[in-house]
Amino acid sequence: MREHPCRLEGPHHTVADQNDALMTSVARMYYLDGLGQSEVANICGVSRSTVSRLLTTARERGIVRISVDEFDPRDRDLEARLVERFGLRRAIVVREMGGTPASTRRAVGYFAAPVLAEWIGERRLVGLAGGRTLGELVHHIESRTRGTGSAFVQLMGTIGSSPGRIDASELSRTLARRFQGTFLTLNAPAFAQSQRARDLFLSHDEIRSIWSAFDALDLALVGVGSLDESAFLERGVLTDETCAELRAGGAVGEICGRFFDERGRECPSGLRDRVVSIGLDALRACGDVAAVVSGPSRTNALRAAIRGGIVTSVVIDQVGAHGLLGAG
Amino acid sequence: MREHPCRLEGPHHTVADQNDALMTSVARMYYLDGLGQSEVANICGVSRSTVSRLLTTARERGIVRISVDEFDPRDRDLEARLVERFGLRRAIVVREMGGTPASTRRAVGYFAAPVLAEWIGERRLVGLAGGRTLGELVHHIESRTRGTGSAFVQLMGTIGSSPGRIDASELSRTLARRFQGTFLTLNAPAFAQSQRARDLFLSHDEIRSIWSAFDALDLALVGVGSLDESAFLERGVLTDETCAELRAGGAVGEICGRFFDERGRECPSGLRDRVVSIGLDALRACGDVAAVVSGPSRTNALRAAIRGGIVTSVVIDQVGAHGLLGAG
DNA sequence: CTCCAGCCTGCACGGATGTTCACGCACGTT
DNA sequence: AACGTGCGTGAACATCCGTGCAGGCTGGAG
Repeated sequence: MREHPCRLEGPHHTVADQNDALMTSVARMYYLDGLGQSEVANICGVSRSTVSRLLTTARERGIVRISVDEFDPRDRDLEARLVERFGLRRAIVVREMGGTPASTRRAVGYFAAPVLAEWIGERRLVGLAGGRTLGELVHHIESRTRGTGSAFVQLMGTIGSSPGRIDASELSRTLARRFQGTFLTLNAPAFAQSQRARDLFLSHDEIRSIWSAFDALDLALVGVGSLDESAFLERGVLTDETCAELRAGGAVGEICGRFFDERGRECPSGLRDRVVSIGLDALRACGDVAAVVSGPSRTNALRAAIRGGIVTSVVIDQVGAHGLLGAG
Repeated sequence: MREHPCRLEGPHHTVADQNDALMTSVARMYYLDGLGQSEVANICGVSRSTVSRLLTTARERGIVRISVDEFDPRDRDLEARLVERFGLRRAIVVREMGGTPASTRRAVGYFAAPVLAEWIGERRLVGLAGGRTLGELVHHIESRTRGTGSAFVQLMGTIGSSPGRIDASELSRTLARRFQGTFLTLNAPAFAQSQRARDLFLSHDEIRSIWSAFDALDLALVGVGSLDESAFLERGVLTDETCAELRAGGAVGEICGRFFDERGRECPSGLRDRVVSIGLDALRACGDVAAVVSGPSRTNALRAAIRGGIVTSVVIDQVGAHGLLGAG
């Protein structure tokens, strides 16, 4: 323990030389015999740090192999049923593991991310809305080493003066960085103060160019809001008053700040004339709109969006998928 | 993160129910995807503690499998050569991994321990001397769940007034506990003050009974000391004066406090008449004496002990084995 | 022979992990 | 129906592990 002075060999090519033998025996002691790294270090006469590093390289070189039973986080059966029932292009259903709404969002994001990355693939122009589940999804998409030259455009303006982490702008920016692609910003508030102000925004050249981009979308990723549990309510954009007005007009859901009824038709309201975002018809025209949703409360809204032809693909959790299929 | 209040299911059979699916996906995220346990916990909606426990049971149940390249810590070739050259019953040569003397001792102890446990097996009566390497060996022997009824007797008295961790008494006691066997103590100092005092000890009934046990030994485990580097010197038992006297008498090594020359004959000295330990002839009569040695400095002593018929098996490190074979 | 560059090592720190404790719910019992 | 028992959970603690940093040896070039 304190006999370091009397090492038998020079300290600087002791370990490197008999690398494999040492690495293997260290790995066996640690992984198979269950010794701690300190104990292994004592037995081998090296520092604990070195043991840690040896273990790392042993894993890298395949001296240590770790395997885990297969597990498919997606429910292929439900996916097929969704596709068939609603005529969807694609569906991802993430298995439920019985946690909180927040953990469900994270699970959907985590397991759907690699598939989404494939979907995005080589698309030239991808549009993004905001939302918590969509945020988790983007958050879990791996950075690419080689860019594909894709462009990412935000489909709606920013809510409030300080953009939150799940606003369309942040998500598009992040995704563009991960893919080493271009970020097209929609530099406007999600809701203007008045219709006049909204029209003023829309007349700006910068913003007009974004609007023309909306017509060229290859893929759109959107969240779906409900009136009951809306991020707009939380952020104070949607007043109880407007909410009641929308309900009266038959609104059941919202996409990109635009509320729609059971058949996917946009509902008139004070907000409708002030919103700065892609129109529902533009989304329909896109032809490839994926809704990223989690939680049981969005069922009606999502079903309406699908029936109304706005949404053509879904990314959803198991409970949500059951909800969609259950009544309707 | 702070949405705990709104869990969808009762907290008490959420996880246990879908055990396998959850365990598998947790294990995959942790081991294959390289997530931290906290991240996994967030995604799955359970606490980090639970993730840790799930991982443990996943390993236990074989959902996670870890394999490491084969590695034989023993040098079978050297073992065979030792057996042939010296006519040994058995030999264990532990591969060197180039550490300190202390780490070599630990390595010998660690890797030889399971084999030693086999050697001990069902023997009725096993004798133990003291020593650092032997201490490491004993230290690394696993506790048995079922006792074999073996008895363990210390082959020499205790050095000093407070028994160190590597004295014969401690080692025998520990080993007896590990094997759930009996411990026969030799309640005397290793070196009496005088020959008269020694004879007095030997005449005690308790000690005489130990002596008769010496004649019934099935196996003896001993260390081998040298004059240059002796634990006795460190502990002040062996004075420089006596040491010189021993050298003059041809002593090259020591076992159980008894010094012997190149042919294994015990050398006379002031210590010889005061030592309370098994005699070399009794060891020879035992017929199964294993020397547990590490380090390069014991070569001559060990060779003499083997040649002199005291030692019939060896447990040694690679360098020591080379030393034995090298010159002689 | 001397200098320099590169690499490997051990130390120290911060974060990650394993474990113990006390609580709360569910089930079996009275 | 109420209580007692048992299990699984989460929070706090102690430990363990991974990583940035500085020092020293080695090997090659001048």
